[in-house]
Amino acid sequence: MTTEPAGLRERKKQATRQALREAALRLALERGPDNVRVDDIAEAAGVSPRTYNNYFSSREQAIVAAVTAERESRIAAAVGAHPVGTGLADAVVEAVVTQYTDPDEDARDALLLITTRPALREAFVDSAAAITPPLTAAIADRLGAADDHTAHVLAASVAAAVHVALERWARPVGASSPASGLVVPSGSLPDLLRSALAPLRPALDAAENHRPQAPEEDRRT
Amino acid sequence: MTTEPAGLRERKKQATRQALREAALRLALERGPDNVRVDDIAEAAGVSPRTYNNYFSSREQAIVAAVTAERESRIAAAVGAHPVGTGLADAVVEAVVTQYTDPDEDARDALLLITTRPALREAFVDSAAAITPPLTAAIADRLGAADDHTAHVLAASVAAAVHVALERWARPVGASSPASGLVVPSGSLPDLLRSALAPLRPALDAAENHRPQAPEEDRRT
DNA sequence: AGCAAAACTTGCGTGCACGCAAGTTTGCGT
DNA sequence: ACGCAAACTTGCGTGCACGCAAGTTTTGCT
Repeated sequence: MTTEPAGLRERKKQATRQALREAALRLALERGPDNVRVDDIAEAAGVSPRTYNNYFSSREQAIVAAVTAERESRIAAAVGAHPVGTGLADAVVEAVVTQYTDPDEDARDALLLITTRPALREAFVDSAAAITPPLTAAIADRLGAADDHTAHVLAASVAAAVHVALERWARPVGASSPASGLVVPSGSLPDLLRSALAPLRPALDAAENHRPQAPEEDRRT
Repeated sequence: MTTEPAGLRERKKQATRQALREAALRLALERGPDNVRVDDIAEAAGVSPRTYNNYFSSREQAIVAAVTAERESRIAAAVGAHPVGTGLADAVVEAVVTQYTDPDEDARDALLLITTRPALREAFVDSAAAITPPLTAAIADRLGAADDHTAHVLAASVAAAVHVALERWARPVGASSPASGLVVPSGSLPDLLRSALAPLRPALDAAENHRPQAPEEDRRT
């Protein structure tokens, strides 16, 4: 199912998409993001500017996609491939942390560039939402496909937690709250991810142990 | 703290914001959303078009804001005002459901309009993210302000769950998943919200009880 | 094979978001 | 009371997102 034969059409689309995001990143690195016009990206990828916009709805999205492109599916795969003995919570946390722990050297300067420019930062942080669909599938698979709804909510919550972690990580941290000096000055990304996901563990555990029946359980008014 | 004296400046800003969103909604209802130019909204609110864009970053946002404007703060307030005997989970769920259960008659046709147009639907659904900041404060308050991080993650997760619920509610429901015919055909919004929030209850409970069971992880920065 | 529908690309036009650099208003310290 | 600094508004210019309606390629059906 993950390896569909894929029609010719679909493969062309993926090729175009990849060409676009790679061109976007390459040009952004070469010239600086502000000196890259959409037309340049389109030209470099060999399509019309209009077509570019059929694939990405903003320049930032294309650049960021070069870095985040395959994380979504990798996370889902990692959750699915996790030893069955371990809990769902561990599977999810490890999958996320692993996939966000960048083994990729090329991504270094790209991430530096991204975290520098506000517009790119935002696009990068927002890209966390893209893990929701594949993660929904992976979680639903583990819970027994009956409960799609719960899986969706959990996946979206995980994405939200990742969003929070990325936000904290990519921020110079505005000093607008002088209340307590005990704010963590943004540690390493893996640590931030773990601590952001920690509060969701009980929800993941509960979903796993509780999975027998009715989706809408107790309603106390 | 909720009733700041508020400087003159701040009040003017809020007035302008309100004028803009009300103008946007009124014009959209009168003429249909496609026949409303940004310039029209700005003119109706008595500001320049450029200023309009200092308040809202898209036309859809302004229209939707007329409906969603105060929900954020009301939800936070409702969580804070909840009887201390009840659990955090109940407080949050009830606050959300109550505030999304629309007692407002005026909003009826507005919501009809919004759910009709795809662009507006998306803006409406995305507006759920706006509850995160005030909800973070409210939850942090209940948890004892020490753990801001946890509160933030929980609030973001709640927002994500609301997002899922709104999505399901506002969708004609694409028939792209022919798997099981047992998908709920989108019930009433309160029911959708309750069932979307249900999976998060364990997480909220655990956070409240200070020491969750045994999340084997012991992060200490 | 051959053809018709469906999917994708492309050019064009329109309205828009947003950076920038004045000009104007509010707030605050002395 | 005065004036300076910070915040906000506004006009302008630029690049862009996206609807629309051809034109082109892929696919599925007979």
